[in-house]
Amino acid sequence: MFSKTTEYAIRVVIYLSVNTTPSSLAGVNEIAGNLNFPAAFLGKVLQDMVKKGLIISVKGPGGGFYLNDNTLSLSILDIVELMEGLGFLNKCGLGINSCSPENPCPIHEEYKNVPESMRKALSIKSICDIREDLTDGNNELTIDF
Amino acid sequence: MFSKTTEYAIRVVIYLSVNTTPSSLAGVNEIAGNLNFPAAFLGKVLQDMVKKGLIISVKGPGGGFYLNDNTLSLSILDIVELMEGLGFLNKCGLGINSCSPENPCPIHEEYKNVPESMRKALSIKSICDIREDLTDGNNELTIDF
DNA sequence: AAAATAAAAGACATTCACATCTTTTATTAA
DNA sequence: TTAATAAAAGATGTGAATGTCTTTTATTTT
Ligand code: FES
Ligand code: FES
Repeated sequence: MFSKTTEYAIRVVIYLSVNTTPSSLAGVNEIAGNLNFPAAFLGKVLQDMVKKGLIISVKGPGGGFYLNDNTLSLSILDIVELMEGLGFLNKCGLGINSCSPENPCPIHEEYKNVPESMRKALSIKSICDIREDLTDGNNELTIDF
Repeated sequence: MFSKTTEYAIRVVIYLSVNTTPSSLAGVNEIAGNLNFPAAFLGKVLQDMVKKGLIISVKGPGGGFYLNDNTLSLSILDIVELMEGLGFLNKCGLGINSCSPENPCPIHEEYKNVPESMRKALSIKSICDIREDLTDGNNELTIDF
């Protein structure tokens, strides 16, 4: 659904929310190791995320990355929007570029609730909420973030 | 959401359902022209569709393609399944390869109804139904299929 | 200051979906 | 039976996303 860049960004945000503080950072190699991402490419994504204000970087020995405070209040959808935009919510179900009521494809009506449910699924929780889910441990989440 | 190949296949099926009969065919160039697809590439897709039994080809002068009878009873979802499989219904919303209850990601629960609504949107109508919608003209479909 | 560390930046490589071009084969019409 | 037509098949090209490698810059520790 999303580009690798966006996917990595989402999972990095969640990882950093759980595993770092402004005084306890995570380096590229640690993140790449734990999330099983290609380290060199992840470096690029992290730079991008710094530019976009999602995370903060510290150079030099002991350096690394941690989450920008503001990022905690964002939803996954907000992160997707920052990384690659929300065009995916306007895609026609049959691949015709612009889904619109004026030019409906044969399944336009039936398809309407797909982007709707996507938007909901991606925006109902904040990163903060997700961090709580993961740290509280009173759920069944098992994947390493 | 789908590959170009699958997208082209879907729209070709709809086009042929409306515009051809076993005695009135459509050639690659006609289809490509009307649907605004690259003709040479479409040729490859059409070959694939013939192999998969979706359409029937006739060589030589006056030749071209028409819809296999069986195809009329299929849904869009059936066509997607034939062309590229139904893996997209099992993709995790965060991009982790296998969405499963055993290994739920942080938005696993919220994401559940997304593939559900996709499946419904893509399977509720048969190609036959869609052809009726388009030929009856008692709807507002405006895109050329 | 010098050495070590780690991110930033730039250049380069790979891959795959997508697309094009050319040649071959089958069919029809004259 | 020759010429024309159109699909089938094979070879080749392209671009964007993804991934790697090397050099530079900033920071910290000694
Ligand atoms: S035009 Fe196809 S889903 Fe709206
Ligand atoms: S594991 Fe992510 S949606 Fe199911």
